[in-house]
Formats: sequence, C-alpha cells, structure tokens
Amino acid sequence: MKNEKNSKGTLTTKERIFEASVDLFSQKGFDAVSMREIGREVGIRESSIYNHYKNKDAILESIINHLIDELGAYSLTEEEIDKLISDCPEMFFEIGSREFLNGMSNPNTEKIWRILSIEVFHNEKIKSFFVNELLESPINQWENIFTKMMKKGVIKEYDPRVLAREYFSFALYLFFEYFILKYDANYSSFMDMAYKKMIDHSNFMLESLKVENSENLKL
Amino acid sequence: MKNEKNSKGTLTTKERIFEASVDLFSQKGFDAVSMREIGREVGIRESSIYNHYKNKDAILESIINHLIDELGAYSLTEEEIDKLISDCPEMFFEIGSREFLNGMSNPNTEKIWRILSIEVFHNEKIKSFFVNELLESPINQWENIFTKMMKKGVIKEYDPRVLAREYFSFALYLFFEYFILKYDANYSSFMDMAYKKMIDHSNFMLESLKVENSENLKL
DNA sequence: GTCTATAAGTGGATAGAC
DNA sequence: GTCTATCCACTTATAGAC
Repeated sequence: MKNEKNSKGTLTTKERIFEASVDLFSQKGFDAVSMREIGREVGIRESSIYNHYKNKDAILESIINHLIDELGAYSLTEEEIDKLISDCPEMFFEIGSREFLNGMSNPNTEKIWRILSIEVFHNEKIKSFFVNELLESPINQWENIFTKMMKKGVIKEYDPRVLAREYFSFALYLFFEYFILKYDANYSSFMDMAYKKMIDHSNFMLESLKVENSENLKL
Repeated sequence: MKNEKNSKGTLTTKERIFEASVDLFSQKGFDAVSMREIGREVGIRESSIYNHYKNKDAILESIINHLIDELGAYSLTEEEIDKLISDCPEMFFEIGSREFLNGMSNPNTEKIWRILSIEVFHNEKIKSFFVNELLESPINQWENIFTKMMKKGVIKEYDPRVLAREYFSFALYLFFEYFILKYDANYSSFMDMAYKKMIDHSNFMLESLKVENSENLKL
C-alpha cells in the first residue's frame, strides 16, 4: 500500500499486478488464473503479491471497485435529459445509444465487463451489481424518460414500462452478444457493429412511436 | 454402458450420476463440482464413477448432447409456418413466443441451459452451440418469416434483417435476465413472467408493423 | 461394479532470510 | 519488498482386491 501513487509514467508493482490480473482474468476467468501465473506475468514471485494484496479475492474486489468508480464519472444530469427531450428526440436516442456503448467499450472498462460476465455465476456481489446496473436502474430510468416524452407530446401514448423494456432490452442483447458470445478482445469491431445495430433499433422505435395526425392513438 | 436402458421406474447408476451432475453443475458450475461430490450425491465412491463415464468431461458432454437431442424434437415445419402466416399473424407471434419459452423452460432442459450459460466461457463447443442456436439460426429464420409476411402484405415494408433482430433480441434479453442474472431454479415463476413480457413485446411489434391505409409505407 | 489405497499434480497462503 | 522453502487442502484419475 505504500507507493500506490506514482505521478510519473512508470507503474508501481501494485499497479502492474492490477493490470496483469485484468488481462489474465478477462482471458481465462478468475478461477483459472493462479497467483503463480500473475506473478510470472509481473515478473515477481507469487509470494510477493501478498505484500500488495491481502489475497486473491482482494485483487478481484479492487477490479470491481475500479469499474464502479469509472461508471460513476459518466451519466447525464436530470436537466440535460429534460432539455434534450424537448429539443430533439432523435438526438436523444442517439445520445442514449452512444452513452451506453461508451460505458461498455471504454478501453479501461471493456476487459473488466468481460471479467464480471464470467464471474457473475460465482460471485454474489457481481450478480447484484449486474442486476442493478444492467436491468433495474436503466429500465426505471427509461420508463421515466418515456413518461416525460409522452407528457410533452413528443411520442404517442403507450405503457411506458413496456417501452422501456422495448428500448433497453436491445442494449442487453448487444451486451450478451459481444461480452458473452463473441468477445475476442477486438475493441474497435465491437463499437462499430454494436453502434450500427443500436442506430437501427433507435430508428425503428422512433418510427413506431411517432405521433400521428388522427385521434386513435391509445391502443 | 451396460445397463443404460431401464424400462422400469428405477434409475440405473449411470442415470443417477447424470441427474446428480446436472443438479450440481447447474448450481455451482462444472469446475466447482468435484467427482467426490458427485459420488457423494449418488451414494458411491468417486472411483466408481469411472466405471460409467470415461472422465469428468464425458459427463458434461453427455449432458450437452442430451439437450441437443431434446431440441431437435421440437420446431415447426416450413408448411406449418406458411399456413400460420397467412391465417393469423397475431397467433403466429404468440406461437413463436411459446415455442421459444418451451425450448428454454422445459423442466428437463432448464438446468442444462443454466449449465451451458455458466460454461460458455470455458468451453469452445458450448460457445459455438450458443452462437448458432441462440444468435444466428433464429435470426435468420425470423428474417425469412418477416420477408414472407411482407410479400403476403400482412405487415408493412421494412428491412427484414432489422425486424428479425428487433423481434428476437427480446427473447435473448429474457434469456439473459433469467438464466444469467436471476436464475434460482424456480421454474414456474420464470415461465409466468417471461411469457407476459414476451406477449407485450409481440403486441408492440404487431402494432408497429400494421399495414396502414395510406400509401407512404416505405421509410 | 464398488471398494481402498495411492499416485501425481495444482491451488492459495505463510514464515523467515536477506 | 522480494526471495526460497514449505505447508496443507484438494483435485482428477488409476490399480488392484473383493
């Protein structure tokens, strides 16, 4: 814990252990990586790792916390959201897409998302982090947004909870496709393909939710 | 391999090993379950298991093959699909939903889907099975169905590939939600909730794709 | 077909010299 | 802070008695 900060370009041993662990865990999963292997990657003996981290679990924990810190730094404020809804709903969907994909595919966080995807089965903390961060809180947020859009007459009337699921389920599908089924550490191709699909999806939703001239809007 | 079949109600030792493995693997994952543990569950020594299965991997393999066999038994024929499209598109979506959920939540297969979800990171065979069975082949099939629906004028014109993703991504979202994030071996609640959500989704899609009276259908 | 005994290996973690 | 040496629990799998 002594030389945790290092303002120069060089990395401390602790930081090198962190980086090596992120690389190895994201490739093989937590259980399949041994302390010996991490040590080898860093260039020290495994016993020396215990001078920097209490045990193997502590390394994983610090990785999770790093992602949580990183995510907290993003996200739009309530006022920015309100303004965008009135100004231009098309833009809003596009910004929403980009926001989501950035949180996923930032080079600092992409490997960590992959680690958590692998470990979600073995770790209760990760599981509840996922449920909250990927299921409940975004869908609640989108329900809120769709409700506001209806009040302003920007989209037609529909059950906002259903719309929230319609919109955000597609993001989860992309997450599932890339982080679970097709992950291969090829960062740029993830962004490119996912972004195009997300735009197609936004357009479909916009088209479906357009306010019509006639009166028979409510189902 | 000797007493594999047993027409009476009793299970052979091999079958009991199979069942115990499915239970344990679905709860803890393949790596986290030892041969000792399986033996304990069955009531024999771990060394005796090797009289029935060559090794631990062979147990997993037989579990995967069991699911593949089971899935092959379902699925509609081309003619049945064509008939349904003309007769009643609403019904078709409902049947499509039920078909998918049945393949997932049949009591014989639900635990196996869970095992594969856990093991998809460690096993190339499972990974390509998932990519094919959950991503590519269903989306191609739905693209085909939407194309036919357009030709018959049952739905409005739109890129069928995009529609296929719009429709099927929701099924994958449900898979992700239940088998990865919220799995708790509670079979009936999965079916109930997933089915309701799937119906909401089908209704939204139908509404969006309704043929309108006027002429400006193509985007 | 099941048992005991055992091989042969890998894992995380600690003690103490330097 | 890193090293060597070591501990001990646990794993898959095999050999051979019964």
